[in-house]
Amino acid sequence: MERCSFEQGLVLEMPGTAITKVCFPEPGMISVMARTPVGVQAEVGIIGPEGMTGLPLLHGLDSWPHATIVQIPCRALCIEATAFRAVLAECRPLHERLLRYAQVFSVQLAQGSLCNARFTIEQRLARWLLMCHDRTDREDLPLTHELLSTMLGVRRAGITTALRMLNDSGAVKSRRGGIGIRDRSRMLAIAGDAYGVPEDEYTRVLA
Amino acid sequence: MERCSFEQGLVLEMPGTAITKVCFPEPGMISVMARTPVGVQAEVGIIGPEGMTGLPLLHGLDSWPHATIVQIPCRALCIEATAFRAVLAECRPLHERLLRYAQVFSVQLAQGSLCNARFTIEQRLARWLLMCHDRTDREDLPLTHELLSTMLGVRRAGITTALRMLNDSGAVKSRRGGIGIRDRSRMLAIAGDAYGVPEDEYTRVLA
DNA sequence: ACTTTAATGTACGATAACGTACTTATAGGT
DNA sequence: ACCTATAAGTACGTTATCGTACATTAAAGT
Repeated sequence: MERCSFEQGLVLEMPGTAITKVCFPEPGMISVMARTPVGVQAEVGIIGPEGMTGLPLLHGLDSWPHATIVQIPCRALCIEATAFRAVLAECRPLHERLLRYAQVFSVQLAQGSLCNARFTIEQRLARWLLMCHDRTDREDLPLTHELLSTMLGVRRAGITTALRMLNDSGAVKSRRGGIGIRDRSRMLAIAGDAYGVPEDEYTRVLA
Repeated sequence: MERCSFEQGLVLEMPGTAITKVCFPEPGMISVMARTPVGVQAEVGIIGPEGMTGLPLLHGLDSWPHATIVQIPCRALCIEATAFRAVLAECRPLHERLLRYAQVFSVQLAQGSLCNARFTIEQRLARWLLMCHDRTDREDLPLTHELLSTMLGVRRAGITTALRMLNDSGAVKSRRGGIGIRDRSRMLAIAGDAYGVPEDEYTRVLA
């Protein structure tokens, strides 16, 4: 496996395009975006050091209709798709462990769906920042409101407003182009039930 | 495998509880519900004759944090979890095929998430009814507004209103406790981009 | 036929989020 | 030190959806 460096914005996977590389990120964040044929899009999943890109390969497929994009720059251990397939076939325990991760990811998708249906932008933003915080080792997450708005599928102005509330409550400290989690317990309180289920599933299944 | 009959409301799987039975439905519909510890809930996935319950078993696990509930009565071919695990271990091609279905399901989760973030209740309802229609052989789907409201995670009154619009446009005909798709192409037009991606993925991967 | 219950229709003020536009501030290059 | 581009703050009218409540209707049992 080769160690790579990924900049923000790098596209690792494209809808309907064969995946050539599987990556196991070090601290940082990669996001999975769903979109419709017409281009309506939103982030549906987050991948960090707890997981991997190239999930379709675990299911015996070489693509899916999502895009995978680096959100917070990170290094990663990468392996060619063909080599990865070979390893999977040889090492059953590895395949089994990674399949367990696939379930954790799918629980994350499901809970994200629930959040989009039932929670406010502020709660969803808190959830998102917490998940991001879990996966990086930075003080400051390099994120613009614009970026967050595409992730959550809401207006840019909506992010500004929600973020100001998080700021006022002392949960985060946001600078231009960056956000720092200040008080994690307060964030947890704000996110409430929106955060936690996939995390518990991860612990149950992989720890 | 044993053929079973499932009534509406039957709970096949409960959050965090070991799954004892895997079911391959005949025409009808089973839904997967996500919920938070506090009880906020919504449907995140739909299972019909194209798929199966007991997805965690495919990933080497015996439970997940979702509930699986029969929505439209159906028959199904069922097999004990232990027997199913044995078959999976013996028959690699079967496991591989079912894993491909697991990916289709997970694409469905992702698109559902996107829909909840970006589409109106009317569109989401149209999508849901279409997906339901795909999986049953009935003229009339036995669904109350109350039920639909828990599925979509919206007000019961919101369903009534959205449904009246579908009615007025001639897309559906709704009776007390039942809804019939009248004009599928009109439904497709209303659902727009909300419907289709997981269906295409199914075709690509399993047909 | 009458009663009961569940399902549906409808209303109304409140709130969350939208689309859009314009202003202000900050970082980075010259 | 000054420009300039990008990021962020803010405003305003509009729309979707909410919470809640109440009235109406259809099926099901006696």
